[in-house]
Parts: sequence; C-alpha cells; structure tokens
Amino acid sequence: MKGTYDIVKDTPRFRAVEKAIHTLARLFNLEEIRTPHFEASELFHRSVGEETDIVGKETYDFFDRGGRKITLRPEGTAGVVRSYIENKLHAEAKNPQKYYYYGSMFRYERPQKGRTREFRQFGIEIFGSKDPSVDVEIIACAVLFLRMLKITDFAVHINSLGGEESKKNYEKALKEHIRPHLETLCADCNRRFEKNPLRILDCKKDTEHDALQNAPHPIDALTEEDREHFESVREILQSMDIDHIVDHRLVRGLDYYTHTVFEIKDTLEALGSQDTLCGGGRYDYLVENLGGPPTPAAGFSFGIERLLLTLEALEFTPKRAPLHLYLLSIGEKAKKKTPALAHKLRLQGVTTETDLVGRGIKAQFKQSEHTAARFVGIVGDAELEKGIVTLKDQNTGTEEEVAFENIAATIAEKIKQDRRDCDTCPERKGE
RNA sequence: GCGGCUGUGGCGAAGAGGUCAACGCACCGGAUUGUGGCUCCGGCAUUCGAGGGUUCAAAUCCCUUCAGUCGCCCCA
Repeated sequence: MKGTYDIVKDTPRFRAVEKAIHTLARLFNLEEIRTPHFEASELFHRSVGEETDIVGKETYDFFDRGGRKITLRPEGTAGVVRSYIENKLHAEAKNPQKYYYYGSMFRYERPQKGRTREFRQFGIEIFGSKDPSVDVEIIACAVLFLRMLKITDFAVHINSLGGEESKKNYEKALKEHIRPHLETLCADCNRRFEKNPLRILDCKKDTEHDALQNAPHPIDALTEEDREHFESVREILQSMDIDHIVDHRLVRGLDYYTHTVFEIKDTLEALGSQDTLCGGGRYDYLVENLGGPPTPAAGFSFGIERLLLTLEALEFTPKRAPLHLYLLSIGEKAKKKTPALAHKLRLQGVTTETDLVGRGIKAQFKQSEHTAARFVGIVGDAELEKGIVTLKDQNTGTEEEVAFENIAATIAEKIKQDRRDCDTCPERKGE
C-alpha cells in the first residue's frame, strides 16, 4: 500500500528508540496511555480544527457498518484528551498529570522522504497546570530525548500565540497588515486570509514576500500577562542552557495551540524537506472545548521515522545479539538426534540453530558462517557413541570434546568474558 | 491535489530497433561423502514493472497503467 512500509531490517534501531522512550518516561515520571487508532471523526474536527490541512484533506475517514463516521487518528493529542475526560482523570488527586503515548498515526498525503501515510509518533501530554515551568518541562523533555539518542544537530524554534485575547488581537493586526497585499499573495494565502489568517505565516511559497517578511509578530500582540508567561519560559530555558530561536513565523498547523509553541528541526540535512523532528506546545482550552473541566495542558510529539532517518545518517546501527551455537550433524543417526539436543540446549538458554534443509557437511559449515554463531557443535557417529559434542570455538578455531550435559555450562563460561562487549546494548558503538 | 526522476535475475548494473540479454556480488552443485572461510570448474533472466500499439524485427520508439522515489503543499 502506498505510504506504508514494513519494518524488517530496521527493527534493532526501532527497538533502541522505543527503549529510549520508556527510559525517558521514567526520568520524567510519565505514565503510559494507549488510546484507540480510530475515533469518532467529530473529535478531530473539533480539536485539530475544521479548516486545518490535516482535517481538511489528510484524514482517513470512513463509515463503519453501524453508520458511524470514523477517522483514523492523524495525531495523538485529541485521543488522549478525550480519554482524559471520559475516564475522569481530572478528578484524581494528583496534579499535574503526565502521560506519554507511542503508536501509529495516519495521514493521507503523498509520501516522500520522512513522510509516510502510516507513521509513528511518540508524544507526551501534561495536564493541570498553566505554569510556565510546564512549557519548559515539555521542551526540556524533548531535548533530553534527543540527547539520549545522541542526536545533537537540531534547533529548537519557539514562539508564543498567547491566550484567547492575545490570539484575537493578533489575528486582527495580521489581517490589517495583509489586506493591502492580498492581490500579490498566492491563492493559498488568500484562502487562508478568511479561513485561518495565522496560517499565512507558514506559507513557504510567499516566504520571501515583503508582506510576510514584515508581518507583525504574534508576541507583539500578547497581553501583558501572556508576555510575562513567554518571558519566563525563555528565562528558564536559558538557565538550563537550552538554546532556542524565537521564530516569529511559527504558528503550528493545528488550531488548538495557545501560548508557547515550538518545533525542533533537524539541522543535519538527513531529512530532506521534512525536517521537523518534533512539534508541540500549550493548549489551554482544548480539554474544556471537548467537554471537560477547564484544564490547561501542554504536550509534544516526535516523528519516529524521522528520528530513525537521523540515526541512520549518524550511522547508529545496533546489532542483533550473536547466535551461540550452530549444531551440525554428520550422518543419518546424528541428524535424527540433533533436534532433541538443540531443544535441550535452548531450554538451557543457549541460542541454537541446526540444519533444517538436509544439507551436506560442507554446506552446514557454510551455513554456520551465515548464522555467525560463536560456536559450532559437531555431532557424528563418533560423538554419539561417546555421548559428547565436538565444540569448536569460532573465535579461536580450537576444538574440544564436551559431554552433552556440559555444553550449556561450557558456553556460558566462555562467553562470560565478552559479555561486556554485548552489542545489543543501545549505547552507541565505541562509547 | 500538482510536478520531476526511476522500474532489466535475490542485489548492483551494462544494454540507445536486428542472431543466444554483458558483467560483478550473492546463491547452488562439484573438485574435497568428518570440517567451512582461498582457488578452480559448472549452474543460475524463453525475458527486460504490467497491458496495448508501431515495425519484417522492440528491453530499446509511442500510448495507457501500476509501483517506487524525490520535490511542492503541509507537517511528525
């Protein structure tokens, strides 16, 4: 299917990222929340916004057999907020509440580098505090996540839209500024002018247009209170040595954002034109708009596939743990005994492969190479008689005769020394 | 939704109208039926994404279609 792909060769890298997610969650004391992959279409229309591109042309919508209008989730926040309300999580004593999620999202777009129709996001949401420290915690969490993955080539872009009043002020100022230039702006911008003036700032076509270059800045329309909020966010970020760029054009493509919005962009140029690794911000009215009690909140989400592209560019390639043993049989008698022997060894934790094709001796040796087994165990008539296996250490090329019942222990003893070199550990090679 | 590029064996890749579709890697068999990694010998695409057309003749030209990829848009 267009825009989908199978995760086969990339599984180790996926696992490394997933492991980092769960570790990060512990560091920030986040609780995992898993919500459905589809929701009532209405939910996304009301939260993300009817006029946004995501809802306007990118959702997977369908009617189920009961005539309900269903949408495959295009983002994670709406579902989490719905769940927060339905499960009355706001009624719990502890506040703020911090959640994280990880899973597939779906958007009907033309695929390209860093963009597929089914893609995975990891995100966090913090409910119940309007304090600037939450805005900061979100950003710090995202930055820490990248650090954990040893990704250092990124830039944090930040802006503030302010609360309801500030947003209205700004839209008014923006429309006044744009109105005289409407004729020279692209068709999209003209449409946006009426539907969603904020989105004009995101236009890439008219990015050099004077009207946009000189557009008023959202932060200049902030109320005194909202301005202070933004200043505190920046101050705390600075005190944490988190470099950030105030990007006056950053408005985000979802309608629910208020106050702080941010994006983290890859600067390694590993991603082509889809260079946003993470996006997020504050959404103080969303819970209320979806029927919950007034609850300020903030969150972000990462595009996992883009993270993987970055890791790939950094040549971060975790490897599978090597196979312990390839059990090779010579002769019909031995061939019959091999499965039982392998079974016993696996029960003892020895990762074991045997010939399943009926290969000759030479071919089995070749096969043992392909499996990259550390040891080759040879079983033939001679061994069967003595109740032993000829165990060959592929690292040294030496052979020794080991009794059946001692194989597991012998292997365990031998690999003890190089266990520290275990290359399944997520830490970067050579560090 | 729009635009560019690509599509030859498991992979990479020659081939630009004319007998059998190079080559490299991988794979399989043998030289060597209890020891692999080297070497040597042999095998491995009735077919060039699919369908149609032009032609005496098409992987090569034309049309259609599908797939992949990159970009625009938008975003993660």
